[in-house]
Amino acid sequence: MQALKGFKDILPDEVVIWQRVEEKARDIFQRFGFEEIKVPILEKTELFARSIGEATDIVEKEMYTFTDRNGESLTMRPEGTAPVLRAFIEHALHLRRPLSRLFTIGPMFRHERPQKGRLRQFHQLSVEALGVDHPRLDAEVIAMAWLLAVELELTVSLELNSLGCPECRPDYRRRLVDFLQARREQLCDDCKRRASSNPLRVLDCKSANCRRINADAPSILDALCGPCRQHLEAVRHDLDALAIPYRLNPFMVRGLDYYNRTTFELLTDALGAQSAVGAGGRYDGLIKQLGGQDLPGIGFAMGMERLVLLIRERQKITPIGPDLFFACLGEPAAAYGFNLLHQCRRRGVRAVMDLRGRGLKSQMKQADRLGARRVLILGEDELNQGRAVLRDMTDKSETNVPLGDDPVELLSALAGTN
RNA sequence: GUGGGCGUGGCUCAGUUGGUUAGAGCACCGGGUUGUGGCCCCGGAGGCCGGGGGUUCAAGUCCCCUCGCUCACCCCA
Repeated sequence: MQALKGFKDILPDEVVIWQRVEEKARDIFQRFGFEEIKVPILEKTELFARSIGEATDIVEKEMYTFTDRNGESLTMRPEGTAPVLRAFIEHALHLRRPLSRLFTIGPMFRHERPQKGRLRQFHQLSVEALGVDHPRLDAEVIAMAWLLAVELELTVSLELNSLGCPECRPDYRRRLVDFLQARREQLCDDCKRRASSNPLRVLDCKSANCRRINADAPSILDALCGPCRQHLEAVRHDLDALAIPYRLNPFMVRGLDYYNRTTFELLTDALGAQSAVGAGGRYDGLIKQLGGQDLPGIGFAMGMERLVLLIRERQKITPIGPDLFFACLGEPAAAYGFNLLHQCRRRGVRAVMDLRGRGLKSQMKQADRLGARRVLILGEDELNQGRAVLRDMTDKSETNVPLGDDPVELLSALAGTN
């Protein structure tokens, strides 16, 4: 038996890195006033079809969808925004605060061919700020994503674009389609298909030839309506004011239909074909589309696996060993030690002991391998004399500590040298 | 869905033009030290060589099929 294709076990050594990333993310998000929300992994299929877009690859061929016993179509969430918005609407969170700042961390599911930095079950940090359409919010959210990357010491670059709004995008789209139709024969096969299915996609084609053609394509930035243009300028102004470096990329496209106006990506060149470690944008209109009030929103997602890969490339993480290892010799000492062990744990000490009655040498070796800071040696002699040997594994020093039902002196000895 | 690369102890990998009991390092266990770890030395355990079929006196090695992993395309975090 083995795990499904694209589904991975995360072993203890790696979990250490995950914990570091999650801890840092929670820390930063909370600094920005964001609150954690936990939402279900399973939702009605309709939720994703209506939010992500019926015609997207995700909805068309990547979702884990099945029919429940009562005949209802359910889907394992392929992204985090839709469930959070559903919860936001269902619990009328907009009535509690003018601006809801929410984030969630958890697994997402997409039936794709796995490759480096891409899995069928993957994990995202998903962030949403709902209820305010001020461009400063865009800058704030981008600044938060940027700060997380900075504090995780990742080398990433930020790209920014605007996709316009329902006022100006259709117009631009028409112009782009005209442009592409006129050059259809010169495009690569993929782009010929994209030209009709999703013309904006042609813009970020990697083929050198297509890029050459695209250089002359009409730019979305020239096609923005007045309000969209002002919005983008305001976001840029605030990013400049915060000294956050970015590159304006009019060719950047998002894969989900709900985005409008501001979109952005955090990019790396260290993950092979997967360059985006985080991406997001504004989705005004989506909340209404899902049956809520007409409230604006902006959010982003970061890929946990990709963050972890980037950190693992850079630094060796050593797992935290126990504070104290109990080396007991003989059953009476082991029985006594077991009780003492529990007392230590009750007082917050990370402590373990070998249960197999092995020799001292073997137990010392175990303690060393586990990275234990100290070893308490407890044999017949110590039991009789009412004191045990506390050995410091780093400097090899040993001290005698008195035993007792309430091991205060042992604990203070532990705390004293910490 | 399409294409390339790779499958040998827990992990990372050797294995010659097919040729006797398939090796190393790390990890694990025991000993060298009657109750003291790391370094060193000695020993031990652990392998349907991914699976099936074929060629051959003989297959880890060659051929076919299959499964898995991986990287890339598509698409995306």
